[in-house]
Amino acid sequence: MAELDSNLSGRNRLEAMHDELRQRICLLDYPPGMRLSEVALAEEFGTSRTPMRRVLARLEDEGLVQSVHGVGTLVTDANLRELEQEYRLRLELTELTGRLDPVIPDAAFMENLDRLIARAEVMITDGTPQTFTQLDMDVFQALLHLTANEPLKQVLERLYYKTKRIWLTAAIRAELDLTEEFRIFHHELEAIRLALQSQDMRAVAQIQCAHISMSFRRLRQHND
Amino acid sequence: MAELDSNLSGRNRLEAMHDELRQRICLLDYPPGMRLSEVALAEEFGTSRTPMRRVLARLEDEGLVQSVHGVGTLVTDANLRELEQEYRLRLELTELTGRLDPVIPDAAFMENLDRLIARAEVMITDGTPQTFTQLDMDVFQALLHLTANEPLKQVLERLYYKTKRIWLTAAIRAELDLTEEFRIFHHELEAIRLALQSQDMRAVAQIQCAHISMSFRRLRQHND
DNA sequence: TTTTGACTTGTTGTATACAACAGGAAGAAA
DNA sequence: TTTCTTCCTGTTGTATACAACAAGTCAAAA
Repeated sequence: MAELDSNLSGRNRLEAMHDELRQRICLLDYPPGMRLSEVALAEEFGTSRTPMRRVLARLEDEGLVQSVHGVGTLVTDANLRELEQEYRLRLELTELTGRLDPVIPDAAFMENLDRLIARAEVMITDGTPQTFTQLDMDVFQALLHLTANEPLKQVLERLYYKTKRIWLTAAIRAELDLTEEFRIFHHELEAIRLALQSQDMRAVAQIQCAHISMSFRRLRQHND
Repeated sequence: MAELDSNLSGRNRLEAMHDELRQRICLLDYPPGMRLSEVALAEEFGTSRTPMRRVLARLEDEGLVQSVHGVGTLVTDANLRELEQEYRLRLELTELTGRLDPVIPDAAFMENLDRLIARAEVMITDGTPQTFTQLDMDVFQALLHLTANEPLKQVLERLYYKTKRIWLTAAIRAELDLTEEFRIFHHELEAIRLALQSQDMRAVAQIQCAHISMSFRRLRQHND
């Protein structure tokens, strides 16, 4: 459970609650259409409805849930058209990370990346949708450090979490070959490491773009 | 006063309160550093603190205010570095409006644009910072309809309101020649009309980009 | 005069009671 | 059986009392 947050105070506590709920939604712990209860969540996190509503309100602004009076707080579902718009925007913004305030990674970053790549390699044989999503989120958070443009990072983060879970549900429904997806993901990380070693941040961004684009294309092929 | 909203129900009421407060902040009715009171605002809008806090929370997520426990809700101020990052991102996103889901304007749009241009012409002689900002906001809202990419519109809107008021305060402090700014703005609108008539949406976006870039450059020149 | 401390006031953060609302269940009437 | 009405339950939205906190004020002590 998420009772560890009790030592956090004020804003950080709400932030932790927000991140936890967002993660549950993206891991499909709370699948699209599921009805959440403010009271139940408040009790679980050891607080009252008021702060929980503050968190849910933010998730609603981010488009992950939708509160309906008298009914409940529903995890949103997305149509393919909306997803496509978000994907295309994400593509362009990802390309921007290579041009707007790029950050040359330090040694600690590269070590962390190596650990992530190792996890990806293991995943090819022992991966599940959940562990894959968890790794994908960790990789995303790591690569986000490659730009110093704060507003860009915020927007990219919003878009990422908004699109990722929908991709996953659609990928499962369309019966995509997940092992193949894991292999491609691992290959992408290797390519990114190579580009990082030559400190070509533009190339790093373009590799990500290519994979985002191809990933969405594969998804759409299987959904038609 | 904003008591007209009483016929609106539910979400639309909160939306109206949000837009009203955002406008006051951008018109410098509430200048950076000003302390707002939840109770006073709630009374003015004829509601209680709870819905007002919902609105202020969203404004805080958008970076326009910041609530501090025991002190108050402060209208945020911005440093030039933060402003520059936001400006550069806005520039790229504006360029995107010409490529991502561009919308060919209809007759009603062009008539509206003509009215806006007429207002801009009047402004050259009788403009004030307030009326200029109001017109600038109206123009922005109108031009936002030229793309159909919803997430792009949302992000652009956030960035616009975050940067506009800071530009205005800095422009006033740096004693920019506002009459000259009005003239340039009018010229920009004429150029946009021309591009729209040939339905070259890419050009429309690039004209906006050029003026955003030059506007920020003029500002920085005077601040050094 | 300066400093320290308690106090007062005003603010945001939290908890909770109540209002408003939606939807299903149960029963009666057709 | 079908349909309509009524009630019940659970939910989100609102109002409000109280807790937590910050900062200024004022007086007393050094």
